[in-house]
Amino acid sequence: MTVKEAPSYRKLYEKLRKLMEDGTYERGDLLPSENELCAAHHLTRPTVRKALDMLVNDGFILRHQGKGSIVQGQPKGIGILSLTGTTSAISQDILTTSIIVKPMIISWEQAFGFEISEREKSMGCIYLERVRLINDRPVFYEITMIPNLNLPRFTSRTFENRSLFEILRKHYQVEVKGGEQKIQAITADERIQKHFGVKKNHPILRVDRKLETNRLGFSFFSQIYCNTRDYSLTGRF
Amino acid sequence: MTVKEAPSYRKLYEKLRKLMEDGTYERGDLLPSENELCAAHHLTRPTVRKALDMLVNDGFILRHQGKGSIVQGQPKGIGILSLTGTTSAISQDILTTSIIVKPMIISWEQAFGFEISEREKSMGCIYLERVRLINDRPVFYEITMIPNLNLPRFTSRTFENRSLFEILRKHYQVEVKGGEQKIQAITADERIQKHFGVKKNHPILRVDRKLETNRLGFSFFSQIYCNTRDYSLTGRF
DNA sequence: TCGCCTTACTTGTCTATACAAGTATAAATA
DNA sequence: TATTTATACTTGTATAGACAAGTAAGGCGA
Repeated sequence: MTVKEAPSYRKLYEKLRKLMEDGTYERGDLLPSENELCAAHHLTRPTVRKALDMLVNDGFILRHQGKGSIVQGQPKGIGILSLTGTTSAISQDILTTSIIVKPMIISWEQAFGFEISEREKSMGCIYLERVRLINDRPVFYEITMIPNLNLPRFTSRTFENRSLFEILRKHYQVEVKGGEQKIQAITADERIQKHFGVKKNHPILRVDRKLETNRLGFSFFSQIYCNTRDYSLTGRF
Repeated sequence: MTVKEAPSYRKLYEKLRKLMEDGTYERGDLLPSENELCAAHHLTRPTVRKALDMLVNDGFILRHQGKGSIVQGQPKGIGILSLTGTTSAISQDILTTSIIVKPMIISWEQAFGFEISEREKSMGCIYLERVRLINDRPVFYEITMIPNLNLPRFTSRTFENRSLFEILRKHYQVEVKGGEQKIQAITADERIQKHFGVKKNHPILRVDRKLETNRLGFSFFSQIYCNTRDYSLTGRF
C-alpha cells in the first residue's frame, strides 16, 4: 500500500515547526519573510502562507503586517488540549504508558455522553484503559473507545509507550482532524483514588473527548482523568 | 474615526455563520458548493475557501473532498474554551453578569502565572472581578487584569451584562486573536465557597488565560473559577 | 437484478499575479 | 538636531485559472 506524499504546504509546515521545536528559531525571532520562503523552497506565496496559517493556528507564530512572522515559545506544559495527542506534548523520555485493560471488543450504547450511530452500536467497540505516568507518577488515566470498523489486528497490537494516534496514522491511514471535548472538575472516586494514590475529595479534571478523523463518519472517544496537582493542562486557542 | 470595512472573506464567514446559528442550515445539511458561493457572492474560490476554512476552524462545518461542506451542530454548552468569549457562548437571556469588584487601577508584578513586561508593570493594570450567573445561579467567577495602556475612560464604563470583548472591540478596536490557557481542578477555597454557595472540598475548575490581541504586544489576563457540577465546559479543537 | 464504468460534481492543491496597507529605515528638509 | 518624507521592505486581500482526487449517481452490459 503506497502512502501518498504529503502536500508541499504541509511539508513546509513540518520543516518550520521542527526548526522552532529544536530551537533553531527562538521565541521573539522572525521567520524568513514569505518571499524568502518562496524562493528557498520553490513555492508561491499562497502555498507558503498556507503553511504559516497552520503555524499560527497551532500557536507557534504570530504574524504582523509590515513586520513579519514572530516565533512564539512552543506550547509548554501538557498540551493535551491541542491536537498533537498526549505523548507528543511533553518530551517522551519522561512520559511512560502502561496498559490497565488490554484492547478488547465490547458492546456499547454510547460513549462518554456522545451519541453513536446504529452501525457503530451493532459493530461494538474496541475498549482499552491506560495510565500515563510522568517521572513514574500517574498523571493521566485514559479510557478509549474505538468503533470496531475496518481495523484489522488492532486488538493484538502493542500500545506500551506508543501513541495511539501514531498507530492509527501509520497502520490505518487514520488522522485525527479535530473534535469536541467536555471538561469538568470532579472528586476522585474509589477507582481513581487507587490509581492516582490520592485521598478522598482530591480534585480531578475529567475530559470527555470525541475525536473526528479524516475517514468520513469515523470518530473515536476517550475519557481522560487528570491529576492536576503537579501539572496543569495547557493549550493555545 | 472611520471603521475600516471588513474583508470580504470575513463578511461571507459572518453570513454563513449566522445562517447556521439561526437554524437556516441544520446539522447534517450541506452548504452550497464553493462554486455556488462564488457565483452568489461575486467572489473567487480562494476567497470563498478562506471563509470556509474559518468555519472549519471554529467547528461549524466539516469538509470532505468530493462531497461538500457538512454543517455541524453549533458548539453547545458553555464554549468558554473557544475564542468567542463567555457571553456569546450560551444564549444571552439566561446569562447575567454582576460586578463584584468595579474596575480599578492597581499595581502588579505578574498575572496568574503569566509574565508581564517592565512597561506593563510600571503602568499598572485595570483590575475587575465579575460573577456570571446562569438562571440566577453562579457558575463563573472571573478575575480580569488588563494593562493600563491607552484605554481612556475604561474604568468608568459599565460592564453589567455586557461583554468585555465587545467593549474592547467597539470602543478601542482591540480584538482578541488567540491566547494561552492553563486548566486545573482545585477544591473551593473559602471565598469561592461563599460565591458559589458550595461546601468545602467541592471540585472547581480553574482556568488561567492570557488573551492576545491584534495590538502588537497588548495582552490581557483572566482567571476563571467554574462550578462544573451542572454545566461542563465544552469546546472544539 | 446485479455489478461495473462513465460522468458530473465536489473539495484539495498549486501557480502566477496584482494591489493594499502596515512597519522600519534612511534620506531630505526645516 | 529634530522632524518630515520617501523608500523598501513586510504581511493582507483578492483575482483567475489549472489540474488532481474523492464522491455519488445514472447508464450500460452481463
